[in-house]
Amino acid sequence: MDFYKRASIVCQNIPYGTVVTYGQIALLCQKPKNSRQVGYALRTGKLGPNIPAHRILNASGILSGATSFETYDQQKILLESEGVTVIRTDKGWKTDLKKYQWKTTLDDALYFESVFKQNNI
DNA sequence: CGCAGGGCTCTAT
DNA sequence: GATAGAGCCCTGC
Repeated sequence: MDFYKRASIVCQNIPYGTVVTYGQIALLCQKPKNSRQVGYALRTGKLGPNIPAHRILNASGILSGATSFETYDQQKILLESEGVTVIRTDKGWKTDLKKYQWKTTLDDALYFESVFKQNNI
């Protein structure tokens, strides 16, 4: 199986106006322990182009990857353009996970699982 | 082959 | 919350 391809598919299915955590991505790829690898993959572009990386945050709702965007506030701007409120904290940009986190269900997990199986990844 | 480090998380205190 | 410690997994040197 190819973790990067899986992560890529999952990322491209993140609904408009929602955010997810690295851990969720890893979970949907059937690799709960790979949260850190997700961040790595995003930073190095291993997931390919057209990845809405701005919708991916750490477990605290903080835009930990903001520094990897063109400008420090690029990620914030993209999120706000989708209707996600981003606030400034001493830790960095932050969103309200309670409101905007993509709530994945078992059905979602099963759906991705079948897609992975179909594409043999 | 070892080692450090990276957009992380979870549990415990 | 804040802090600390321990996993986990890849890549690059």
